[in-house]
Amino acid sequence: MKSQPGCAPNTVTYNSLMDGFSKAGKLDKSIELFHKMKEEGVCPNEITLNILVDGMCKQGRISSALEFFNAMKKEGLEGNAITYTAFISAFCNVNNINKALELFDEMISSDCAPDAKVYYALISGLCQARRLDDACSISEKMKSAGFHLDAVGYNILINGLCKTMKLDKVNELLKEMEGVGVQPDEVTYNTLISALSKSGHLSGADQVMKHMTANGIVPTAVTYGALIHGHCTAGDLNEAMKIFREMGTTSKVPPNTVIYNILIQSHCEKDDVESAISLMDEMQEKGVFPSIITYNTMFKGLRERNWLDKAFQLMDDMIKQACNPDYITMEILTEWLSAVGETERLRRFLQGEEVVCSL
DNA sequence: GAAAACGCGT
Repeated sequence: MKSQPGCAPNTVTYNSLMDGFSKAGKLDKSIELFHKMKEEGVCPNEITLNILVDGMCKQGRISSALEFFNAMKKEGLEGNAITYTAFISAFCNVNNINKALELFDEMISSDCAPDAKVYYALISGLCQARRLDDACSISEKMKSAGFHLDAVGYNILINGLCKTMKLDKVNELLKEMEGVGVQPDEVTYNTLISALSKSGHLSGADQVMKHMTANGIVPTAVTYGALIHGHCTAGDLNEAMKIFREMGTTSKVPPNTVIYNILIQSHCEKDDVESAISLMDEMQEKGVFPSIITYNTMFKGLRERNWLDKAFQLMDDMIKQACNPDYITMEILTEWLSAVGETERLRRFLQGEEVVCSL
């Protein structure tokens, strides 16, 4: 391109390349290109700024991003709602909600008009941090600014309110949705069913499921998972298994990994590790892949029984299936296997070697 | 012509 007359790369060229490199995880390359464009006299614009700020924020380099933002301000590049969205999401993700709120205020006071996306980023962060009063007040501000919440926005708030047991407010929002013509969707119903199930209101959960079907929304594995989990929590494993068997046959919704995990956990907690093992065999026969959570749940159950040979077998399965241990696996196995003098096998496991044959 | 956001089950 550079060798062609009249074809010199411009700001758009550089921006496209920089965004590509950032998204491919090569932020350094992207920053290098930024310096190169300046050397060549190609002017960075607001989009250049946002590409780099977003890239840095997503790599967890928030303070570098802030430094860069401030440096650009001095050169006359102000930043817009997109810039602030990147910062607000990043700070929410590291649980620094106050900094996110601070930036939101800074945006308003610097006469930068917020758009719907920046509101959503903040509302989601506040809900995640269980600051529901703040989340609701931001959503009110959003509405007074002329935006209306979509179903996803309502779902975020409803979920947060369910988790903090502000159920009056949940009803209020459901009525509001109806009033403004935003239809509850699958996630709305699943959220309600999950909340009711978890708090032991199983008949309420059933009712919501009837409403859901009546409104033409087909229950999915998530819906059944919420119900099954509720019955497990209530200690009624029989009913949970009944729903589990019916979902696959009557409703034709095949159980997935999460549902098997819920049931495996519940059986382990009832000290019925044998049934947990059969469930795990069953899932594999049906082509449902165990996840790291399946393995961790099994290891916890097996440890209670000090059932070492089965654990070694599962460790080998993990290696074969390329299912990587996480910090929870490490915690369980390190504690258990050191206590029984099997650290050599743990070492082999972490090296990705099979452990059963090394008896 | 190039940039951003939000939800349910283990």
